[in-house]
Amino acid sequence: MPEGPEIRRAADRVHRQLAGRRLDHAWFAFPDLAGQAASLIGREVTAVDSWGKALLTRFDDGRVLYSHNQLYGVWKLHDAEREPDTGRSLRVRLVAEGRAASLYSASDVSLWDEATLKDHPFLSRLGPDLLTHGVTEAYARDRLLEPRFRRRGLGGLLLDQSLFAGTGNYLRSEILFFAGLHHASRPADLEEGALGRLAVCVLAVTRQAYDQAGVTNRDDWAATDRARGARRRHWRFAVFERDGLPCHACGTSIERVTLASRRLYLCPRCQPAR
DNA sequence: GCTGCATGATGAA
DNA sequence: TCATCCTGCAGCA
Repeated sequence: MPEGPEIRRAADRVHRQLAGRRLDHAWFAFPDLAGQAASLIGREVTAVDSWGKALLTRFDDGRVLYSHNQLYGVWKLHDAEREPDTGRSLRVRLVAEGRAASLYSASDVSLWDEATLKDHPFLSRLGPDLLTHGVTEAYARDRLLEPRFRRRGLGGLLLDQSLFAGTGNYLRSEILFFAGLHHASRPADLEEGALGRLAVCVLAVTRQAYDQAGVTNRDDWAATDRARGARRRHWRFAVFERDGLPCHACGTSIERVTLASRRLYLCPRCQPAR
């Protein structure tokens, strides 16, 4: 569940499972954390939130459990006495008043004090979270025009977590498609209308992915694809992983290119270069 | 069983 | 920009 919207949804679920409850069990697969598990017993989980692709579990003594799922991590909720049947490797288990949340496969987990969290090597470089930091279209537009961002190609820029935290590889393709922009365009080159459209789409596509569990395709287009019997991966997105299929807007064949070592999908007609 | 790829991120060059 | 690591899994013998 890699990109910001999925992590936010995971944080919501873990929050509902644990928040307001006191831990009666904690377990970590990481040697440097194992010794601290006992000190969390009896602590109340105050909130579980996310910042970009990082998930933060907060305790009432000011400590914060940082976890990053990278490509593989997954949180499972379950009753304390019922072991989930996954073939995955357990990395974190938190149990509060009989309710458990288990993190599998993730390898980047650490425990911090709230005061030192700002020094975290990853968090300290993140830009604002598109879902939780109150980013407005006007602010997003202004941020894209900041000197450190304005002359960079959008394809690379949208993956840079210091611009906006949470956008990942599928959001990059989807945002650029809905904004009608080519990945080589730079914020500084865009006319005001295009820049505004980009700011709107950065927010709207990310929020839709959150609201609709990762679906970024337009509702009616997705419905059309579903009616044709398309698999989820082909109706979930407007362009991502749809190379060779016709663009919903113009019928042109969707193309796949590699940019910044990641795959990027685009409609060559709706997103012309320059 | 093996290979390659993946919604991520880093560090060396 | 590329190789590398993290881990799981789809696709193919």
